[in-house]
Amino acid sequence: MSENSKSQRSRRSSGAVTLADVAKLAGVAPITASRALNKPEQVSAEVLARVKDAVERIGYVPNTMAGSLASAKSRMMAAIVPSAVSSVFMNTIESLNNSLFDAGYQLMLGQSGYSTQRQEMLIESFIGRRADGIFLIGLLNAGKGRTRLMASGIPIVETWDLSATPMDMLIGFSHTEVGKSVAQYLLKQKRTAFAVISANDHRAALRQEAFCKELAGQGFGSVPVEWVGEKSTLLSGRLALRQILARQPLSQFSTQAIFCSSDVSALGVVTEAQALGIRIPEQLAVVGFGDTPFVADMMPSLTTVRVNGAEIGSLAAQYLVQRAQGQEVTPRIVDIGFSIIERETT
Amino acid sequence: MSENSKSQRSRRSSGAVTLADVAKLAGVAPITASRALNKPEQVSAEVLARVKDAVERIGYVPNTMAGSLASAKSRMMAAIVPSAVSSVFMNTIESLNNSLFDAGYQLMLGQSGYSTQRQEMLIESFIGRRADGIFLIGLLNAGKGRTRLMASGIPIVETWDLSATPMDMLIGFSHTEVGKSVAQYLLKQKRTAFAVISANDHRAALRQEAFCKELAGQGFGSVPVEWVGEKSTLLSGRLALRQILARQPLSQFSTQAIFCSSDVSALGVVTEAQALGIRIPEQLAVVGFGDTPFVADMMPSLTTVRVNGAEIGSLAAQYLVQRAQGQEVTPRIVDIGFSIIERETT
DNA sequence: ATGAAAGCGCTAACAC
DNA sequence: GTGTTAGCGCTTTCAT
Repeated sequence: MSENSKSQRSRRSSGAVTLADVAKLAGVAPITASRALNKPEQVSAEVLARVKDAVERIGYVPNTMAGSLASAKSRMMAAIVPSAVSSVFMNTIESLNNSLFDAGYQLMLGQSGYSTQRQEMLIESFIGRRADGIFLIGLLNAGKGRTRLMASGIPIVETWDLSATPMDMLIGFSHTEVGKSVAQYLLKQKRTAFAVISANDHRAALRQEAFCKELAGQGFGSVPVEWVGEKSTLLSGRLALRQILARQPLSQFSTQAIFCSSDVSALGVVTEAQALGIRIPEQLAVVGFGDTPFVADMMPSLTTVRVNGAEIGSLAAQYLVQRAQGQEVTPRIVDIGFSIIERETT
Repeated sequence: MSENSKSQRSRRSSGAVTLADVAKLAGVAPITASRALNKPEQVSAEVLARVKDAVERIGYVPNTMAGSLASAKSRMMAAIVPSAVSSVFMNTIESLNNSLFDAGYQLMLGQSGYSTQRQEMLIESFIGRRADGIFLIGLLNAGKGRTRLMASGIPIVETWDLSATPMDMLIGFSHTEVGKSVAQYLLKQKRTAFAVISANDHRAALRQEAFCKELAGQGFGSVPVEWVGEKSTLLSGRLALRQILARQPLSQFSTQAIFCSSDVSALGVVTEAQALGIRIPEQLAVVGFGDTPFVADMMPSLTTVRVNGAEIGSLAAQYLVQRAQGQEVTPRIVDIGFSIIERETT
């Protein structure tokens, strides 16, 4: 009873319960057990019941990696974000992940930390892990990573930006249009002196450029721009406002307007303005970016640019899953737009 | 030249470049190529160079899944978070992920959405994918998921809470101590009327209970508690303050103090108080939880409870990696503590 | 509807 | 230091 033989010592074996064990217990061939679990409609009701029973009895958990290797489908998707804490994107990641989960996919999350080298390592890793699809925040610049990815044949979706020549699929919006629209909006408000506080990232720079260009076209040249490094914070917004005021004394500020590259730096501007006794929006108009949930309920509530990040995520998931299953998607480039939410700071 | 034979049609083959191709090109056996890539010190310099050259020339990317299957090591870790957008935890996830990346591991991220069913599905999926370690926000209640996990033998680290009987490893702190300490802190300030605004989650409830219990012990019974649902927002903080004021008119508020379960609801309280002309901290003291980066720079700056979430993440990564590599870790239970950051709202 | 055989691409184990 | 052999646990292909 005790020496439950197996004279021929097998070389390895993780010791875990395998599909073969289930099959033996159910009295069927391994492949039949496999079908019972994955394509139950191809199997008789009786066999199905026996297999399910066996699974329960011995606590079988399929080894997905073995299945993936055999079927060349990992049922895993990968996402590369600049950083996990910048919450503008986390809405997108949350809805991406939820949609993928519902479709039976797992998400691997990679943080590039705004480093090209890390990004390339992540890409290499994701190709090696045979991700069924790759999601990117932003566009991927020409370079080794881009070449590798395109050669891999893995479905890719770039997001949160627009381009006429994406690698594969694209779901985003035009930061240039954002900058332009905000400029037009502030001009319509009869503001006549402007400034920009911008984080030092590509998409923020696009908004800033378009903003300044539009203003220049309307006769307002040389708009001061304060750069606040890679991540904007409330404090950097406060300091930036001081810098701007140092260059342009308060007396000139009667119709000043500031476009910030993020809600949090906009909050900094509002905070500093309150500390300095500058009235908002009478003396100073402030526009943020992101529509972070709480800015609607602050005092004063913040005028900002809203982007439907959750929709980017769920649509990206849908696109990736479709493509992973061999279907085409149309259109390959989706502009989901944005809107300016007018509140008390303007 | 053209019909590059292979008369025996192989049944499958993903068409991708494999290690065998590299080996052939380098003129060595596959296992030697494998060693050159994974254990370069076991291989002669010359072979190493030839293999690396071959890899470059044909653009080989190792199929990690095949390697994982053969070695029974996936080099993937899994994390389950309640939600991706609740940024208290994202610091932890960010540092967890960065540390894992540096150690050569990929992170799979799962969102339970506060649902037990989803959590169990995620656990099942992670076991099936043979994660080398599992990271959890919070403790896992007794149930199917817990049983499964413990039976799997996978290293597990529970975080952001404390327990004498974790499944495996634990890195957290005592929410009970937090509640108690905040109560003591406010008592030391000579506050004499208290309230709590709390999200409806397990850990927040622990803080609230301990807070109230400590106050009761000092002669302040029946502290009003406002519950604001699963996720607290700035707006819910504002509304909660109104509810509290409706029950306890302003006249009694001269030494009122409110403990909020999150920084964002604390901000709501501050905002609403300002709208109502209540002076902070003279008439009302407010304490938050989380030390969200920007609350230090607001006006007034927020007194709050700081937890070193990044340290939880990096220590968890270190523990999981060590255990995945067969080493033991000590201690298995780490209390990383917390601190009350005193600022202008108290 | 079920099964036998043959791998998926890699590495552990054991030579030499 | 390098090679041979035999799997890891599953699914595809082809046959019945």
